[in-house]
Amino acid sequence: MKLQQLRYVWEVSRQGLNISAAAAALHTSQPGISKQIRLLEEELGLELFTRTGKQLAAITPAGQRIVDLAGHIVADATTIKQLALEHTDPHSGNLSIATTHTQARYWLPKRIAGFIRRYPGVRLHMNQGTPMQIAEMVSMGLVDMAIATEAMEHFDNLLLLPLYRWNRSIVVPADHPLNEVRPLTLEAIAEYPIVTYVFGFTGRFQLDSAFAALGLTPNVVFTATDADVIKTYVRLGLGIGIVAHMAYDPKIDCDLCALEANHLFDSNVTKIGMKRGTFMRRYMYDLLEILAPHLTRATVEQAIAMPSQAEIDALFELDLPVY
Amino acid sequence: MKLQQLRYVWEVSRQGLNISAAAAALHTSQPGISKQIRLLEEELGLELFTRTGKQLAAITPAGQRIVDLAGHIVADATTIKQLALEHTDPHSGNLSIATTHTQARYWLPKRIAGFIRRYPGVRLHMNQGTPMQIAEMVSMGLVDMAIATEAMEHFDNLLLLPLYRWNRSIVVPADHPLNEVRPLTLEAIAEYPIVTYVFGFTGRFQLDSAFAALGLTPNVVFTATDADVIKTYVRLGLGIGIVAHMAYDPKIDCDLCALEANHLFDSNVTKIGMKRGTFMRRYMYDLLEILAPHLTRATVEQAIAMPSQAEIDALFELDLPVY
DNA sequence: TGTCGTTACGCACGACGTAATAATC
DNA sequence: GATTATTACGTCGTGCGTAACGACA
Repeated sequence: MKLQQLRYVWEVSRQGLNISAAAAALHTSQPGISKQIRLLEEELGLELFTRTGKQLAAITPAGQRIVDLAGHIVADATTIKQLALEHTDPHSGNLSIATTHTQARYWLPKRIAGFIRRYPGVRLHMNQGTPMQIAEMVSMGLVDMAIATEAMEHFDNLLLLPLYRWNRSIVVPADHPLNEVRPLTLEAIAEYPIVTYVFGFTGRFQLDSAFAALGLTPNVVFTATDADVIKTYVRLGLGIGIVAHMAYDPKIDCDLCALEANHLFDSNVTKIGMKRGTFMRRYMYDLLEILAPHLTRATVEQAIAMPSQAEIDALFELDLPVY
Repeated sequence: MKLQQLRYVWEVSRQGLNISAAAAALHTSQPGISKQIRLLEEELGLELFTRTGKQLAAITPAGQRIVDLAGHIVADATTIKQLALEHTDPHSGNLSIATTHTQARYWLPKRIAGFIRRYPGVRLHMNQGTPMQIAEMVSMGLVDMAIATEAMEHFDNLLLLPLYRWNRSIVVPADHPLNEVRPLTLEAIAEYPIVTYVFGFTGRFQLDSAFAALGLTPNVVFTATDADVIKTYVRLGLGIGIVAHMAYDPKIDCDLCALEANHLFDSNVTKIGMKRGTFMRRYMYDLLEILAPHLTRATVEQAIAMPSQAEIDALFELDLPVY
């Protein structure tokens, strides 16, 4: 039994039983993987995969358990490599972050800039996607970290650290009648056509809930996955926009007015998710602290030791910045 | 990084930083291990061991973490092998059991005989030692199972399953005056010189506690690690014996009388201990059920899922046979 | 016909054992 | 002097890539 054989088996399983794809992912040849898997099967005396003709069809029950163990071994082996890298050169390495448009466009830039300044030797890779996509990516270990407000809580192998709490703003053209309504109410808002996020993005769920609680049915005429598109259509006069507060920039969006709506909608908490059990480089701890001052190395390690997500949320509850 | 290199590092660490010993244990050559460890250190870019001249002196901090991870990997790899063996031939394999004299001599024989009859293909290896020794052995993975009444609860990586509850008997020559005392009291016992187990063996602690609770100081004139020696000295008239009840055999010990002492001393529970997280072969489950009918595969798997020892004890509390 | 897995073959690397050397107790 | 780690060296095994072949949709 060789470490590579286990890597091969693991990767083939990960690639949906496709040896060619596994070979490409591992930068080696198809026949090599094919051969090594057969050798492993021969050594163990059982078939890991059932084959229909020459195609891999399924994983055998015993094979599944072995593949899972191989996954553990591969994970531990990469942890060893990471640990060694950390020791030899704490200031260089790789870091991949998956995040949503809202984060990448409004909240992250200046913080990422700070990180790059501090760690010029770390090769940073940012990856944009839907909340569900990025949650899957970090859960499967394709990226190191994921930053989002939604979807990540559905993956129980993730460690979720709350970053900040945020509210919504109503965005309207400067001459819009809603500018005069004080105080702003949901009833007043429901009078107008609405442009906002699609479901599953940037707290859309809380938005619908708030209207539903009052028995109102908002007239949502256009939905988008990001605030830039929403603001564009607000400018066209299609309707009023409801966006995350931080998506309104007083300088760039000077032709629009942002009306605070903290009292109308529940606030949301954006979190950063990492796969539990993976080794954390020093620059990762430092990035966390750059992103949110309450995420010091000490508190993060405290959170890692906690078994339940509720405990972690409680730990940071009072320290969360609000935007 | 090779699986063997990790095995080497792990074994060298286990052998107290002695490469020669590790080479012997792994049936390979000294230079091979030496070279491979250097190669691994080179690949990782750090020293796993600090060397004074040519001697291995200590494990570096980073090295310790890597050695621990190597241990995990080696354990997972052996689990894979076990799993494959189980699949190809559930009826053959190895099984090593460490136990104390009391168990090996009185309680185990007929049960072990039953196991051998059921699984003639399993190479069984029995290992006798003090409770502390066998607890260490199973904790370090040198044996698969340990059976004892003492010491195992101090190792928190062990899964302990209660086997049975037992009481003590007072063993005296047939013509001894204690035979006439009804009911038997600790005060009456304390009148005579006592021969019993040394501390740390076969419930000696409970024995001392019972006397101490009444403010009595028993006159222990001889202590041994097993009942055979104790009975021998009782026959010589050195004193009265206090032994585990099952150590009295009416046929063989017909020249002695056993007086029940259930009401005088707390009972003890003998347990079987296995290292948590290791793969269990089918014949291991079957052995458990042969040893104690309440340890069915279902209840054992239930116990494995339990995080705390107290829960496990409670699970079997009512089903324990008493000897 | 295109995609995918297996077989065949050859090269080159590297793991391991033996023997010799050096260092430590 | 006994034990122990490292260096040197030769050999065998084997991992892997290229090329050709066979199956499946």
